[in-house]
This record gives sequence, structure tokens and C-alpha cells, in this order.
Amino acid sequence: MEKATAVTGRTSADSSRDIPEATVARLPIYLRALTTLSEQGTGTCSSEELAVAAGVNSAKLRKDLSYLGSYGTRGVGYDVEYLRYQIAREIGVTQDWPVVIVGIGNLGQALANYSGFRSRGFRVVALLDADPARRDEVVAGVEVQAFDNLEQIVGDHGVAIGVIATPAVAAQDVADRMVACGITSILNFAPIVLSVPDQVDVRKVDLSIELQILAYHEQRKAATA
Amino acid sequence: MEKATAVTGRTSADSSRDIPEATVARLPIYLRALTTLSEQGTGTCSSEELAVAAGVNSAKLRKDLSYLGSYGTRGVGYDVEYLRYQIAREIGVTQDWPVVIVGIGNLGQALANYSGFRSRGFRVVALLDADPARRDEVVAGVEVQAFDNLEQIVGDHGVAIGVIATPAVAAQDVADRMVACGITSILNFAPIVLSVPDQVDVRKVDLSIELQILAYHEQRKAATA
DNA sequence: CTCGTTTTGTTCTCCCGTTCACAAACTCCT
DNA sequence: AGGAGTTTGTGAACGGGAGAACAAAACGAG
Repeated sequence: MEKATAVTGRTSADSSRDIPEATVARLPIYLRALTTLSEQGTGTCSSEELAVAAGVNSAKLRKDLSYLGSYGTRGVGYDVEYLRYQIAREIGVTQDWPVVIVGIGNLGQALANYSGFRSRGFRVVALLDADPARRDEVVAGVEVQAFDNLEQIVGDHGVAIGVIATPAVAAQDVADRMVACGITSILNFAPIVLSVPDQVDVRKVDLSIELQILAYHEQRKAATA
Repeated sequence: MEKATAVTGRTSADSSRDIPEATVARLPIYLRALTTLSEQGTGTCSSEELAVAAGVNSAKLRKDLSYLGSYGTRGVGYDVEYLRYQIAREIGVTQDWPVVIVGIGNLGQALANYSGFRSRGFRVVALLDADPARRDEVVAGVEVQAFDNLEQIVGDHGVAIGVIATPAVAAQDVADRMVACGITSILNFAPIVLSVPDQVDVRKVDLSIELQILAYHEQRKAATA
């Protein structure tokens, strides 16, 4: 109930309220859509316009935004710049996030070169690889170092987020080392289920799983056609 | 009720029943876990063991498997090989799936080289890129061709699945061309919302969105600490 | 100032997915 | 053959998210 929270002296914009996971997962999409609108010179947009740009239902969009606070104006819409900043702040991408990437195969290189990271506050402070043959190579302006430097680098830069782009067999070891030296968020591209302590967040991206899901639906289409 | 379906003459294994999306998304994980168990020489496993290997709750695992049919034995567990085959068949990875990849940057190359595709029935029949400079390069044993060859290749090989690994600005055009020549499933790595006809399935993988979600939680940890 | 129009913020309802808990079914041992 | 122990398959309760629908708020015209 709206009243209950009002009585406590907190507004609905209080950012200590926790936001549903499903909403958190969509905020970066809204952020991207707003950035695009901003670049096109749009100063104001309605929930309907933004919803179309983000590929979601407008009611869902409004509900999502309402978890952050009341940043719109009824009868008018949202100020693109203002809303963009509010979402960025809520997600945390107004900060600087030092990141280490372990495993410099094609995927690791793709990640190191990805401009979408830098533009959102993620700064690749180190590229690490166990293979000495890759040592001293420079990728995306960052020198490839020995994996054993992990602890020192994490300590020096205050790294909280690690990216694993190694083969599956190495991934658990890398994760263990990361956890041991204080990393609390891991983005895992290796096709394996990592086991880590509860307080560590792991998100996984598995390229082949996505294709398999498509294959399932494709097979269904073929069967019913 | 178990009896009700028996009365209709259909067994619970009837594969024309449609499987919940959430379950479909987990089947590839089970498949991978079973493959690992099989390689380790495990002949039989309980739902609990498999659940641990897949990183899910055992009750959820059993319910997921029950949508496929009754492939377990009470008091014993599941035959690893048999269950693995049943899941593979249900997903469709016992078939051969020709795939085209468009955009041969680092990411495209990583995809082309990814062994997890080939081992699950996905065969990269063509690598396409708009940049003439990349033409005739050979990546993962496949020659890079002009994007304009798309229609012919899709026709020749009966390609149903396309992968987009281009920069964002090119992605919508690529998607349109894919749809026009009959591709009905698209895996999109470009950070943009694609618009396609309803009957076309699109799954997106956005590297920076995953990092942003981690950043959000990381920020929360820091705030409450 | 008042009325009509637009668009947000929120409530309400429905549906999907998760989890618990247990009966049914199978094995093994005596 | 029978009973003890194990594990599956599923009914039922629960929680969270999606979408429709509406009241509240802002703006503009007259």
C-alpha cells in the first residue's frame, strides 16, 4: 500500500526499496533505448514511444519505472536526459567499474574490444591468460598478463567484477581464485555450472544454449507445418 | 491426474504436448550435465545428483523431465545415456542444423570456432561479411563470403537459423534480409532491438546487459555493507 | 476558471513457474 | 515372499510477474 510507505516517511522513489529481478534485467534495455533517443535529439518521450523502442509493453515499462520513482509528468511523458540519468544511476553505471577478463581467446578479445563496456563505466584493467605464448600481446590497448597476477591486480584496482572467457575445464579454478581474492560478481562464458559461495553473484552466458532453444522451436514449427 | 491422460490413450511421453518455456531453457543445461556424467563413466544417476550437476533444485528437475515423459525408474534413478538421448531428441539436436553467421569480427570468429556448436548438430555452412577486405579469409575452416551471397546459401543448404554478430547499425538490415530469404530463427548479438514478423523467433545475447545487471547487485552489496 | 485531452502511476486479476510434500513404484535383503 | 529403504512423478500451495484498466495529475483552449 502506498500509504503505508508514506507513513514511514519514505517516498516511492526511495532507492533502498529493492527492485524485482525481472525489472532489473530490463533497465539496461531502457537505458540503451533512451541513449538512442537522446542521440536522435528527442527531448521528451511517452511511455508508449519508449516501450516500442525497447520492445516491451508500455504498461510493463511504466510499472518498471515506477519502482525507481516518479520521474515522468502526467499528460507529457518523460524527459529523456533526466530519465536516462536516473536509470544509469540506479543500475550503477554512473560509477567506474574496474573489470578483469580471464581467457584471451577469440571471445576474450571480442569482449576486450567491445565498446559497449567502456561507454557504460566498465573499464578493463587487465587481460589475463594462463598461456605464456600470449603474454605481452596487446589487445584493445591492454597488455596480456600472467594469470598469476590476478591477486595483485584485483588488490591494486579494487576490482569487484571478473569475466571468465576460458575453456570449460579451467573455469572453476579461475572462479575459485577470483573468489579467494575478493571478487564478488562473475560473468561466466564457459559452458559449465560454477560453484561459488552464496554471497558471490554469477551470471552465465552460454552461446550454444541459446542456439539449442532456437532449434527446439524450429523443430516445433517444422512438425506442425 | 495421471489416470486422466491414460484414459485418453496418450501417454505422458506424448511429445506433442508443449513444454513450458522455462523448462525448454533448462533442457540444454541438463543435456550438458548428462554428457559430462556420461564421459565420467556414470551409467545411472538420481534426480538429486543431476540437479546438483545442473545447479537447480531436484524437484524442479523432476518436474521438467516429467514434461518429456517418464524416463526414470523409481527407487533407481535415470539411465544417463538414455535420458541424454531423449533430451537431445526433444530439443532437436539429434538433427543437423545448418547455420549462417553474419559479421566476422572477434565475436563472429569466436562463434565460428566454438566447438559447442558442432558437437550439438549445428553446422556453420557460411560466414558472411559486408567488408570486402575480409573476403576469402578462412575462419574455422570456412571461407568468408560476401553478404550478398546470403540468399543463395540459405536456399542451397536449407538454412533456418541465422546468427547476427555485426555492429548495431547493420543488424536490422541483416535481419530483414534473413527474414526475406526464409530464415525463421535468429540469434542476435548486436545491441539493438530487432523488429521481425511474429513467426520469426529472435533470441538476443547482450554482453553489456549482463555486466550491468551484475553492477546493479554489486552496488547494492556496497550500499548495505 | 473550467472543461477536455493526454499520459502517468497504480490497482486488480490472471497465469506461469517454483517448491513442498507424498503416494506410487521399484530394488534389495532376509 | 514380504518388508524396509530409496527415488520418481505429481498434486497442491505459493509467490511473482504480465497485462488490462482506471483514477489522478498535468496541460492547453476558450
